[in-house]
Amino acid sequence: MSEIHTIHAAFAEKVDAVLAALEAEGALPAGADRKNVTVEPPRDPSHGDLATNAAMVLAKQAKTNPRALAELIVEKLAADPHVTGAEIAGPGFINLRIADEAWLDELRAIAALGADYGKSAMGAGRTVNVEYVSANPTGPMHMGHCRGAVVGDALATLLEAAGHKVIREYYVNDAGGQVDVLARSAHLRYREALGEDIGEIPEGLYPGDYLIPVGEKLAKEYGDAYVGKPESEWLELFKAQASSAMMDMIRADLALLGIEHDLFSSEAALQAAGKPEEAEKWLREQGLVYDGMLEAPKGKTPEDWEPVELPLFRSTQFGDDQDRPIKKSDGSWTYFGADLAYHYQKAQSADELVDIWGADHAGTVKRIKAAVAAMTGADGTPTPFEVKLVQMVQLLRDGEPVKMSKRSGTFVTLADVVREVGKDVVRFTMLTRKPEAQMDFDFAKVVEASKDNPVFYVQYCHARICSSLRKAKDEEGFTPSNENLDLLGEEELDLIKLAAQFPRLVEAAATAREPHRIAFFLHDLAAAFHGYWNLGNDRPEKRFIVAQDGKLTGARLYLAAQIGQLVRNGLALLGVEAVEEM
RNA sequence: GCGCCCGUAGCUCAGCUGGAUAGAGCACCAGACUACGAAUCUGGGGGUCGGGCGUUCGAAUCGCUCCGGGCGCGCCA
Repeated sequence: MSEIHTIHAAFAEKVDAVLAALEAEGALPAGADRKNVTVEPPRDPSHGDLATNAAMVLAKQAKTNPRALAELIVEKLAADPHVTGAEIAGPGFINLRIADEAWLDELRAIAALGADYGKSAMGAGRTVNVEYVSANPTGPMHMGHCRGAVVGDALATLLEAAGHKVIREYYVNDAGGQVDVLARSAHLRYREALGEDIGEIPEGLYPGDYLIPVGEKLAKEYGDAYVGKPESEWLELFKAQASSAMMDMIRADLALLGIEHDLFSSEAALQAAGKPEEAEKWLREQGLVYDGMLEAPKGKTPEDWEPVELPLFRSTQFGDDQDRPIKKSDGSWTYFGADLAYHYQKAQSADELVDIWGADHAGTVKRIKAAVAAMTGADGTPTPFEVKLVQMVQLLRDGEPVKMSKRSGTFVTLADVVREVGKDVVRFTMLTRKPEAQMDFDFAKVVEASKDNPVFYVQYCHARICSSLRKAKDEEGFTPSNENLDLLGEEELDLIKLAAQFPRLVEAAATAREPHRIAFFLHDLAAAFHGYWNLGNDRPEKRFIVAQDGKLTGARLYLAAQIGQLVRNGLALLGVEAVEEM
């Protein structure tokens, strides 16, 4: 990471240094808790460039009133040559005005750092495992998987930008009953490929056409060796072959969205390696797994309900409303039982774990969090683990819900949608909503090139910048220059001040695990740029290219180039193309 | 019956982990192209932040409670 200090970080440190000095002087109690002290731009820019709540937060600890404490802080801050104004306002805010030169330095920092501007060392030395998508290997990706895929991928990129080492992981559920169904469905297609008339696909098997090539491949490879043979002879083989084929398909679908995982972990392999047994042993020693009876489900009791003794995990100790079985009565592992072991394994190679799950799995969050806390806390400190729930996406076409049915095979595939509206639109749209809120995805609105569509708005900003840089160079011979930045005026500085928020935004978004904040920032930045651009409509002297004034033009182009760089950096975090022409 | 998520302008949504007078886009109204790219911009109307109580210097944000919507509540995955 570079030595260049971005302006927000620099001032946060300056405020901190002042507080430390006050502590040394005895004006603040030793070891005062400064956690809640913030230094950030005030919502209303007329208040100044930066504001800190330090006096309000610390007044109580200092046993004084906020304004009195604020005066002590202001006195020290005002001595800084970059501070041109320091005022106490309202209940005890300290509003700072920063010298123009400091902002111009920030512009130079963007140029110097280029694609690295906005990156942070916040997470240095920490490895985060982000598990996302993890769709069952039983068919192509459909739109239900899309949001989690995009959110997880953008989050992974964001965490990397914030300095973490990131492992992008996909958990392949290739061990459960649905993979048996897949294998039987593939077997049917295999017989079909060998010339048999299989008729209608029976209820309970996957009807999708995507299994036809799988059957053909199996037929080519094994001939009729498994026709008319008992399931026990071919089930394992067909499971492995079919799920591997499905994973190839899924990888191809993800590639359409620009998503590539570092690691695919197989549930079947995990079980074959005896990991769940190890986990069970450990948990039994801790008294967290015991053999017991499940209570009958609350609400409607299933007709075939019978009490059976099973190994249960004490998730009630962690706020779950029922202890959960880790094995089925036939002795095989439940999904949860294997998932425990899987998370334990993940925790061995990462300092923090993040899972991105669909909201339909919300009911299982408590038990897995409990299990991870118990298993990884052997040394006293559990591996930090959080589950981000991504809410459902309602697909609409002209305002009408698109019907999806797995049974009939009429679900909307991710590949179809990407083909129809494009990767950038899909990704950006999925990131313009916080993930825990439900969203609609309307084809009609989303392909509309402009109105209602922030992707094009942001990309247009970038294209405009590229266009003016090209034009300036080709037609007038002007290129960006930082030699006369003092010619930039108030409007230009406002743009820089907004841009300068990017580094702290990246850190905040990474901390909150909220990549959508980047998307909203880019929209704001584009709006500010477009607004500035249009000043030139009425006032030609505010244009980027002022033919009579090479110095001013050079400075303006420099500004434009750095805004363009920033847009590229932001879009890169989202995995969206920064186009140069539209 | 229980758990999780959501409720902010007519519509779709932000709101920087508790800050100052709650913001965008769409829609509506009025304006700006002989023009560095108008896929843009400027101005205007529009709000009891679902309701109530509480926590404190300060609440859209935190807690409790009710109302409304969504997703789940199996030895499924």
